[in-house]
Amino acid sequence: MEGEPPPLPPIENNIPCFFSSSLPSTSVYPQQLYQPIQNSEVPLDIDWVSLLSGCVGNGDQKPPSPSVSLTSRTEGENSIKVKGRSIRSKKGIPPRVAFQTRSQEDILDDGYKWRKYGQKAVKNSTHPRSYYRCTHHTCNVKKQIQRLAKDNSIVVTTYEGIHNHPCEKLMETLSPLLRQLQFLSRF
DNA sequence: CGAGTTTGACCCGCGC
DNA sequence: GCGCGGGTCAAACTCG
Repeated sequence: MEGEPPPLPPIENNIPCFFSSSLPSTSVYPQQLYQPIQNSEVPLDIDWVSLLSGCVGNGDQKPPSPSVSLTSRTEGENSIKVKGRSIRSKKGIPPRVAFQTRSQEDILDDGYKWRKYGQKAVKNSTHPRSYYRCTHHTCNVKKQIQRLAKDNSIVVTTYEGIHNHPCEKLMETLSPLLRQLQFLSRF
């Protein structure tokens, strides 16, 4: 397996950061995240749709709250199914995005519905790692949630894969707004 | 009763 | 080849 995980950059509230030089070629990352951010605000024009769903027009995606740092990485591996089990493959590297979030809550509401399918104790960490799968029947996106051993207040959420469906919760929230916009655009 | 969670067992890749 | 660690499965359990 992996050896020592790559060192995570220091986290400051509301300052997105980025690590790893080996990005998966299939991933979409907001350009802003590559650039040093001077002020203490999360850029408002982060393309959360591309980042989390990879689908244009799937609805927007709000950043996990209350404060979030955004990191990305790839482990150069993918999971494929053989005899009902997942095994590693070097081909077809899926997008893998890791968020570091300073939060007391382990579960960040990203608008999608997740089902927990496993939990494992992780070496050198007092906190277990939780494994979640998107509950949408056609969607194969997974995420892992783990607290940093060095800083219990930081939750690392790793998304693997691309949602192939809209974010229901967000569409629910946005639809009244869209209706209002359509109404106003008539004048 | 269905959906979601818990948890021990199992499988696989990797390093030694 | 063996042991370790990570990831997943699936039965049992909980909750609304």
